[in-house]
Amino acid sequence: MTDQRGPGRPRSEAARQAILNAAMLDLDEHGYAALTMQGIAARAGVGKQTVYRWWSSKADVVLEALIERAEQVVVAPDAGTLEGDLDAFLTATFREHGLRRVLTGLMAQALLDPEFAKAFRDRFLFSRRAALRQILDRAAARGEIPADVDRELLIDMVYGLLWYRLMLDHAPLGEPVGRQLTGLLLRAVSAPPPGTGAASTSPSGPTSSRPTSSRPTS
Amino acid sequence: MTDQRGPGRPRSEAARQAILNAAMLDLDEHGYAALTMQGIAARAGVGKQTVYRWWSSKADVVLEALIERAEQVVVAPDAGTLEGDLDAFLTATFREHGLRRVLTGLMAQALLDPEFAKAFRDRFLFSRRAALRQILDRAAARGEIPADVDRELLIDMVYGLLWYRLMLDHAPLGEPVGRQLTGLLLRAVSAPPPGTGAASTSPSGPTSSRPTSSRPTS
Amino acid sequence: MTDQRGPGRPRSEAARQAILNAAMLDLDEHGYAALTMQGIAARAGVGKQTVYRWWSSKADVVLEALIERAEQVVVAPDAGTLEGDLDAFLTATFREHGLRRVLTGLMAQALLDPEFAKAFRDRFLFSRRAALRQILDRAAARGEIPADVDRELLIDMVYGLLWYRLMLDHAPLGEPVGRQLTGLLLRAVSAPPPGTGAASTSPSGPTSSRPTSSRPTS
Amino acid sequence: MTDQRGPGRPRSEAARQAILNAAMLDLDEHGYAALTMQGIAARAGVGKQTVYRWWSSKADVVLEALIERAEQVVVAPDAGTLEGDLDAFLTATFREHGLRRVLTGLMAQALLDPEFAKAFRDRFLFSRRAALRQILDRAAARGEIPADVDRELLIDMVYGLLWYRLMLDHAPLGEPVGRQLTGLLLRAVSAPPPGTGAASTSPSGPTSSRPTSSRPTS
DNA sequence: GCCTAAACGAGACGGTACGTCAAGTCTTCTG
DNA sequence: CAGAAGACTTGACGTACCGTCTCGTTTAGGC
Repeated sequence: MTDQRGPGRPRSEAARQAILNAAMLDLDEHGYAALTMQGIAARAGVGKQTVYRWWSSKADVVLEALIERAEQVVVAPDAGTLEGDLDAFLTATFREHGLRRVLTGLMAQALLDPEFAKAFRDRFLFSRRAALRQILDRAAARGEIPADVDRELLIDMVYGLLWYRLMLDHAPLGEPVGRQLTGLLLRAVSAPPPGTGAASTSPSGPTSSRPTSSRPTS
Repeated sequence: MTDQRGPGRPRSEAARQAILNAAMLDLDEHGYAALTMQGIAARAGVGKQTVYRWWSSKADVVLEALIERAEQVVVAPDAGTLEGDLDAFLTATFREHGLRRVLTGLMAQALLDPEFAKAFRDRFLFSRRAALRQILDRAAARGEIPADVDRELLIDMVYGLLWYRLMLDHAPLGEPVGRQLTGLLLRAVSAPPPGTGAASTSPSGPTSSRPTSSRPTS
Repeated sequence: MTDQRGPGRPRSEAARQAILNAAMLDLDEHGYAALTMQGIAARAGVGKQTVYRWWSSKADVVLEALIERAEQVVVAPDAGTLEGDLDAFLTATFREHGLRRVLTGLMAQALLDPEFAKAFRDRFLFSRRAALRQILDRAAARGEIPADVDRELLIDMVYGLLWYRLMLDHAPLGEPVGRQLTGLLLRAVSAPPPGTGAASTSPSGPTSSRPTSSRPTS
Repeated sequence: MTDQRGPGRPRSEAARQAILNAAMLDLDEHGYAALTMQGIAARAGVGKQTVYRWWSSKADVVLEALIERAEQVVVAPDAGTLEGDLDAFLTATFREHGLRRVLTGLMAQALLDPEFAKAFRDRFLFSRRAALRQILDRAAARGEIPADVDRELLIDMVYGLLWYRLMLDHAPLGEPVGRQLTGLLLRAVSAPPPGTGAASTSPSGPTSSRPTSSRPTS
């Protein structure tokens, strides 16, 4: 529980910070694709081996830098109502944060390297989902969300939208979007099924024609 | 305007097909990250220059192969009701298609290379959105969707969910998900605002406490 | 001139032996080229600094190990006749000794590093020459070798042969070779000049055609 | 049997020469130990890969450069007498040639790398021995050398002396040494056994005391 | 019985060169 | 003249040791 320093030269915190910093600066200036381990080491004024000793790829360096810099607690606000919580959380989440380059770079890496994908999910993505899940769980406990609503699906829709716009950069992100989304979600989970009954949210869905001939992909 | 064959040896369609094919095979066997221009050329039994003459990166090759192979028309079903159309489209869209490797590889490339990102959006992604937009527009014309609903947001939520699960691979994709989504969206667009009025979907949002202290990111 | 032990922890003889030993073992197992200071330290169970504190290169370590292990006195036998002395000395010298790897490794180092070359000559090579020189000097004093014979040349021929075969490993080394060499040398130093007179050993040499056009190298 | 040029870009002779040249220059200026593949490539204005494509180590480069530059035919002079041939050959061989750095560097490499040692022996060293062997064989055919003299031993003594002095650099090399050596060898092969009989050159050697206690090494 | 001082183990540090890989360009020959 | 073959320059990759440096620990005198 203590420092637990054994023998040997202790790790240099200065070097560590220099590396994380150099990585972030290079990334901001030239983008993730142009980032290299050599470049990071050079800019940090550090031996290449010192980078490789602690991280095995540029993605690892950037992930650690991101986590350390974005290390504000992800709190789940508790306003007592689903509407209040959702609005607070989503407007905060969708606020522009200038981390697009970092995030999309890491996602690209995750898509290319399954090993890193796991680390990215576990150390970053999933920890963000927890707060939203907590909000929805509380609302469900209060009866604000029907029990048959798939809350994981809701979470994925929120983060799906966020990431989709982050990646494509074709439409705005920001507080207004968060607020819009709040409204949409509230109606989706609270309203009675539109037409006849509750059938359409059941796994069987509408029995109407399912045209297998149309095959839109992605 | 068609053939337009000038002087010189015509382009070899055989080589073109061999290249696209070799790319897809290598991609299936070893993944997008391991794909190389050298490898494609070698496997296609073609000089490297022949690949570079027509495509400028492995992403371009794969994108063309994808478009050519997935070149079924993305039809917008027209069942006459929003529910029918949505269900048909979404179940078809979310059907598993085994193209995850191709799609995530291309997305990774798009995230790393803005130039390619543009091509990817224009030649692939946006053409898929058109069908869904058509469905929603028709429903709006019929009055099934209130005019103040941001239909682009709906589209992004659908494709956001799809891509998010494609990329993270942490939750299922498939027809049932498409059906669930149909239900959720129908309620979201058709229901009256949950509580008092329509206020919450307005850009102003709830006036209640907006806790600036909580700063969830992404 | 004494122990001269000041304050401070005394040098660990155990560590010294462990290092020399580890060096010899690694050298036997993997050869001189694969020997590294880190490897020696690791195998000896010793900090790298402890090796560097006392030796400045792997060659120094090995040289010291060699000297310490081959520290039998190099006696110049005194049988009273050149033939007896030479035979005794050369058969002993050419006896196979399994130190080829050590010796050739050190020689390689000496060829690459002039600094080490000096140490190698002074601390090892030249001390071996002394015994042979003593034998030849005694024989010269007894008149068994003409005064005009360059005894340094003889010594170099003996050790040259030894090292040449050590290094090239293309022809045998061993007692029989030593004995052959004895015979050859005896005849070379005792016989009257072959043809006309003693001229050919003089610095002027044969006056016959010296074809400067033929230029064999090494 | 000649050009045998298939398709593909032909090897650049300019690059080849630039590399060999750069290697020799660097070697002359900073010595073999300081020579590196990167340095050669840089100095030759050539990619590292171009060096590695054709040679697998700096030793290979230098060996080829040496062979190409020292590619004068090693002629065995034929003066009709052993004395004439030997004198011509040895004075030529021992003439100073300023290749000491190259030769000792290559020898060092050969001592460290058995693979290279083979190439060095076969492509360089042994081709030099052939001329001397021819001289000795002719003399033997003429009866100038007794049949029981081990001519390989004589060759090794000559080259042993040469290399020993090349490596240790403690005594002169040059024409006078070649001439001295001629005299010495002539007497060694032509003279009758010094003392009583021919016994001492037989493989059994003198039966007198063989002092196993004295163990000079190398 | 502390105090000073050096050697010890451990191991992180800034570097250099390694040998490999793929990129994208060029040069030649073949069909 | 398109296409194959393949040599070219370039530059990042990840590895191995280098020799130096800081640690905390150990082992001796010296006061």
